[in-house]
Amino acid sequence: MDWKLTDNRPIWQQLTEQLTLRILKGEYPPGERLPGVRELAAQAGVNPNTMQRAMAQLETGSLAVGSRTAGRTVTENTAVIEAATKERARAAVADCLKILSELGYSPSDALLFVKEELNHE
Amino acid sequence: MDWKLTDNRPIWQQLTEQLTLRILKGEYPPGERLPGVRELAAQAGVNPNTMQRAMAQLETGSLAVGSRTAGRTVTENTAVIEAATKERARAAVADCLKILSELGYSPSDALLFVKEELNHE
DNA sequence: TTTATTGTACTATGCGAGTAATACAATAAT
DNA sequence: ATTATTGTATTACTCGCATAGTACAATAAA
Repeated sequence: MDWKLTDNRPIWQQLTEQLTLRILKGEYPPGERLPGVRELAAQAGVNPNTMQRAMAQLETGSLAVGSRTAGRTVTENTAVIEAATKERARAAVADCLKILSELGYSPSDALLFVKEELNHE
Repeated sequence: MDWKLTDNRPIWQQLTEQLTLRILKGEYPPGERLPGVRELAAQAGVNPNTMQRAMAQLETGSLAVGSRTAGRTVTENTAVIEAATKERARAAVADCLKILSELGYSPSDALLFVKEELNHE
């Protein structure tokens, strides 16, 4: 998996989201050391300052801890990771249902839409 | 319904989306004249230039037609409106399922999530 | 102790979004 | 024909994001 910087949203936000996703999926396992700011910046093709800002957000969300000179490590608290995963999923479903509701679709319509979309894959 | 400019995304995009939503919901019925650029800008609390950019997008999407001096009117082609509505709903569901998939949830998990979220409302 | 690596801080620059003020063009209303 | 209203265009300004380059602080490794 590589880095996708497509949106017109701030790059550091997109980087934080994708770093978070990697942690949630276990691509960066609990307790494991994360690549350094400079290395990840090189991978993603962005400025180290931008990646720095993105990675600092991981600590705000308690998904990583940073010791001054030994780099950052993914949290060993798997409960935090699981909770973040469920919350992200819940938010995605809620957003979708909100849009459908705005468009005038009933909850039962929503279920039909989901089933229909599933069949297309 | 008033205007929500919360995101950090370009304001004109958010305005276009909300104008579109009003047309899809019938708040601005087919064939009806839309308020002028200056008036809508005042309502939303944005610069007329920004609203101008947003409303021009409606014509790109064939949801409105603009005659030079008589303002813009909502398209009378209800098929276009219906198609836009279905497409918007489909995209919302697809986005949601994509996120759930990224998090490692199976399609059946996705359905459960939706049903669960529906019960919370 | 020395060195290299790590996170962090700082300043400067370019670019695009949004704002602001104004002017112009076209035409429906009078 | 005149006037007011409409969409459109132009210019200048401010601000935040991203980049670039450099420097500093702390500490694990040698």
